[in-house]
Amino acid sequence: MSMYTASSLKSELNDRGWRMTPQRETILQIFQNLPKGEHLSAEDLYNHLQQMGEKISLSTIYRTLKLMARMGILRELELGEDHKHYEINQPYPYHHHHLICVKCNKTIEFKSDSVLKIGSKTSQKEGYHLLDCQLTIHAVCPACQRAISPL
Amino acid sequence: MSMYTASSLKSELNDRGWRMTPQRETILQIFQNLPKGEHLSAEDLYNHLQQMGEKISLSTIYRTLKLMARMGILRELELGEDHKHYEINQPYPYHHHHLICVKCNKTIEFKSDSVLKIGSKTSQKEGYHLLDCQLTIHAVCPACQRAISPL
DNA sequence: TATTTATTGAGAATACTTTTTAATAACTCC
DNA sequence: GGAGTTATTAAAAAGTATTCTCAATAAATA
Ligand SMILES: [Mn+2]
Ligand SMILES: [Mn+2]
Ligand SMILES: [Zn+2]
Ligand SMILES: [Zn+2]
Repeated sequence: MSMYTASSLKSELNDRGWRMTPQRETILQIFQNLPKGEHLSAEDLYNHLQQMGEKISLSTIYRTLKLMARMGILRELELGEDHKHYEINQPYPYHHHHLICVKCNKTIEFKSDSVLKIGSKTSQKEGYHLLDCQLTIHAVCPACQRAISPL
Repeated sequence: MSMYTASSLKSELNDRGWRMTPQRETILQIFQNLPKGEHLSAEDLYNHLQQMGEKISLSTIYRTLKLMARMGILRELELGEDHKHYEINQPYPYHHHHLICVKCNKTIEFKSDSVLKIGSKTSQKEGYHLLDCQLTIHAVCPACQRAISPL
């Protein structure tokens, strides 16, 4: 749960016998510069890259997202849509959680030190090495409460 | 976040112009009787039903799982596999959270009153109607920390 | 620089989930 | 209780996100 740079990522990859590539560096940069509150799907990232003139294949994007999520660099989020979203996994005090409307998927971010503490305490107690902890609140937003619901 | 019975489910469905069916009642019962710590995928549920001699189609299962999740009766869980898992959404003090190994998907359940409080406080503050809150901790279990990792 | 092999890109394949359709059956209102 | 309305079901087809395959490329290492 610390900050990554291109070179620290390279070190960690090389230590495990893996390789740093321009594709991985580019993807890391995009997430590092992503505005607060934005979350990218694989397809979003693909489009984002195309607009920048970068050509990275969808296969590579999927592979890289999964790799970085398992390394703890990215967080994999379920925001109620039919695909995963990703964002950079920031340490305290930028670490945050999500409140999601199950009907319209509107998402609000919020912080909580105590959740972070519970996460590290719990993983420590079980001997797990912590990568990320996310509190996801499923609820119905004010607008959807008023709407006559088709589901 | 309260306990459902077949008749309370029927009432809530009818209030919205929907219908109670034997399929929905059967599926509710299965989740109510599921052993602590067990989570079912759509396919798991389908097989479970077949063994009971019940014939409910996969489409109906998918529809019912989504319906009950949106109603707050079931929790939809991402346990690291390529499909969703479901369990009954129990109120305090049975409500719990999950610690997941990102490498082998081993899952441990744990309780936390304070997370529950944060969940209700946060949703209330934003005017959201709370359905469920889940703290998901992504980590590496002791066994996988020792293993030479292919990823 | 040469060697090794992890990684990439393109497309094919897979797997999960949703949609479509006609038939059925729950609910409502007499 | 019975008739009418329409939500729900089963089965199959379709859709879509994600993974896999494989030959070509290029990072790491010495
Ligand atoms: Mn976020
Ligand atoms: Mn559970
Ligand atoms: Zn909403
Ligand atoms: Zn593990």
